[in-house]
Amino acid sequence: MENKYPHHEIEKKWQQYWRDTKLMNMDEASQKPKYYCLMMFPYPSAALHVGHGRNYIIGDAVARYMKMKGYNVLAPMGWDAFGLPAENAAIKSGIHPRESTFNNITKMKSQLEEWGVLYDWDREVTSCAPDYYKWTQWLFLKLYEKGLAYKKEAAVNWCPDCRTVLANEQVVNGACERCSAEVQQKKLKQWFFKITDYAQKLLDDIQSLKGWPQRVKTMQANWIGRSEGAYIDFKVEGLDKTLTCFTTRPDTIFGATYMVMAPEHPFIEDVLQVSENKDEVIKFLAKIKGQSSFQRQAEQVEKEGVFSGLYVINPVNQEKIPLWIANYVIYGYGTGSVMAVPAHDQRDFEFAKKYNLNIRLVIDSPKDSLDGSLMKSAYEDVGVLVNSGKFESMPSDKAKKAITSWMQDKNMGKKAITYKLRDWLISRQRYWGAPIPIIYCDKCGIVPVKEKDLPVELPDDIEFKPTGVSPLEDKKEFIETTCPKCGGAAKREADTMDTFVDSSWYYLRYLSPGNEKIAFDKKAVDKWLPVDQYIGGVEHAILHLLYSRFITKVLFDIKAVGFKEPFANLFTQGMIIKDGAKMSKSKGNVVNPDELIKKYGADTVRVYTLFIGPPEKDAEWNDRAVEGAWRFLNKVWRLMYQITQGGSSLITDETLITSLLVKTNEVIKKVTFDIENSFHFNTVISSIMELVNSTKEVVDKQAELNNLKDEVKSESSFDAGKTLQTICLLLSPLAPHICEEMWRKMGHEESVFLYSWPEYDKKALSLGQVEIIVQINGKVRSRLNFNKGISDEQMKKSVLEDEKVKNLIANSIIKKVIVVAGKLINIVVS
RNA sequence: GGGCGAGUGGUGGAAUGGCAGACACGUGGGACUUAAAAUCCCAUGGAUGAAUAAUCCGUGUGGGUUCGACUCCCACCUCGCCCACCA
Repeated sequence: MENKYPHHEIEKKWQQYWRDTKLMNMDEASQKPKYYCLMMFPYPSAALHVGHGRNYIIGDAVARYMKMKGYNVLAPMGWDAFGLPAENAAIKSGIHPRESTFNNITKMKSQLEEWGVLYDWDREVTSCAPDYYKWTQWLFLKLYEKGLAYKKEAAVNWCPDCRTVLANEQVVNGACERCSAEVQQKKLKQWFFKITDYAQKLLDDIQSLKGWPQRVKTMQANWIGRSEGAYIDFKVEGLDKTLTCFTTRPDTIFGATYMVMAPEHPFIEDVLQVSENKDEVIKFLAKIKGQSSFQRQAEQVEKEGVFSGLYVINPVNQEKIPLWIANYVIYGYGTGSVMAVPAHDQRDFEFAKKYNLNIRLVIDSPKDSLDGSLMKSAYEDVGVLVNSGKFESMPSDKAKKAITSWMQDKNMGKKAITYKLRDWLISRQRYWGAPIPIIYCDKCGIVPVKEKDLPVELPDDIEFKPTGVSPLEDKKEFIETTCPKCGGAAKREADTMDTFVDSSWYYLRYLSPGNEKIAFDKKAVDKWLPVDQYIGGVEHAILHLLYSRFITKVLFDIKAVGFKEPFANLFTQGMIIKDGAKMSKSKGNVVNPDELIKKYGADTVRVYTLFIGPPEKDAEWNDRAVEGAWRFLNKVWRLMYQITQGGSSLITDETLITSLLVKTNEVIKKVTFDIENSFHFNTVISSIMELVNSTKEVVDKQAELNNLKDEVKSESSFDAGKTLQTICLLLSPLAPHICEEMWRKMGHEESVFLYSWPEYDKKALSLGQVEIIVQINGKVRSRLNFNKGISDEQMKKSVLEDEKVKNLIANSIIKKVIVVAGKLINIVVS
């Protein structure tokens, strides 16, 4: 008997076998029900650490489990291969992004293999390959045709020293992460996708996502940020101009004592022409410009503003109120100008206090009556209207509607719905991305590349040193082209697409990998989607998932797909923490799986990773605890030898047979439930551990009995080898290599993954005895054993007749007896 | 400031409103061994106690609902994550 299982030999052998037999490849011809198990495809940055591993190990366990449950499983994998890090590395080291990316892919692929994580590699997609980004460009053209792609000016983070555009994550405390120069805002004409057209649909359909975690749905809803209110028009005094503001509190309109607009508001041009206070305004604007939008949004910035010198007229009471410009108003939400009601909005209140602006109470608290001059903070709750003309003493929630429709009638304003969701800026002034398929012609203007001319290929030979423009801009051979319309000289768009565009549709491409005619086959995607189980990190809860939902809805509207939502079920696994921080290379706390696999084998790493805690929660990695998983697998391995070769597999003792049968079936039931219900592999493993422990106990005890008596006479017998097979099947999705090996050693010709998942036997569960807890007034006082299936009445009777229980009750009066079937009896006495 | 989570032994964690601490890690003790590793066995929330007797306390804090609360309700405290001056 071998003491330690030889993981080195076993793992390589079975990985090779699974690869050769294409175990996890989807079968197009199969009649079995489909199961699309999708893991978020990774960015090929560098070597994977055990934190990444959690995602793939969970996914692999699910895929293998579903296969054994009789599904035709599709488990593909690919690479989100465009992006900034590879380009930054190129700037630093001179290695071409293509080279470093494909090196990383090779490395990561072999790591996945070593983990025993199986995919249908025949369907691999790589987003930086021309045969993939051709169709990302095709998607752009489709959005362009539908009027969902448009160009407008937008600010970017600009580092004046590096002369380059920075992503938000490259800006640290308002400074460039590389050279620490202060980041500026620079305006560029950029491409957007009109996701705001789908804001309401994206919000409405959240409720159809039954298999998504509630918190992700809430995050999406908050991100879309619908609010109902009204647009209200204020005439500017002395000018033939109107300023419109958005408010969610039209009930407070009579309390508007000033108006305030964002420093970026275009009306400021007018202000500068006519204002008597224009010097102050200019001074203020200069000061605000010094604060980047990054600074303005970080932390609590002191509210600052300036009087514009102009007044506007409150339409409901013709009151003349001052117009201010302040840093706390965001241009880009609502209309960029706000009616300020200091009595009922905390921000307005603080601002009014600072600049001595009027505070007028218009909503009185129903509890105690308020006084505007004495208030210490704004009253933002509901209440009853005061100082509000004909709406006096109306409840504020009712007044919201009443005032809005009254204003609508009088042409002062109208009902309005706004969203926080902004259009999706997809232009990147970068090289390593899919080129935007657009051509600029002096005669014809903006002309999309013809579909037949796709892909617009990225040139290989590129200078990476930052020059202030997209590296493609300097590449004459790329930029200079001819107009698809008139054939004249024209220029290509030099920007590339946000990598979120690449990842917004990759799950469709898996159904038609390598197809040169179409992006994806409608029949195939309609059969296989929505994805049955999507697994990934919660960090993608908003952007990636929202963009994918948006693109799916657009594709549905152009009849390219027949479903409205891409992912039916979503599982977001928790992060792996080490030394109190998320595992990451920059923090230097990564645990390298290669060494662990070398020492203990992939199955040990898998079992420990799954055992560490509930998969949706963050978990602290503990190197020492890995040993526990290793010991467990060796225990199973030794148990196999004990049963198959020790000659002690036949259980003849009646009690032992019953206890083993009951335990086995209980564990099958629990393991199946925990996987189906919640992917709680941590309790799955602990249950299997219990089964292994009790099987060993039973086998040992039987051996003892056999030693006592020379001849064992028994009516019935049970082969412990059957339980061992069950253990092997239950454990195989989690620790596939060792189970495959044991399965074959037990005499099976075919892979364990071609066998069916065990079903539990209801009859077996009702065998034997059950311990009943006896409580008196809710406190545990005794335990008694009964045969399973005893009636509540009978059990109650026996308990009350029990000597110990009688003594405990003594002279007290029994008021009530509560019986919980198969569990407990509570005797309430006084 | 808003939203979402989470608080249980020395540690990770377990518990459809029904035995709190399963299963592991760690620690202590023992067996085997010349010794070690490996393996196996025992103990392991706290207090009183000679005790494997018995009793009491114990799931962040304070209330409540209930025969019975880690679990449900209310208020609060602490920590984590995401968003953040959204009118």
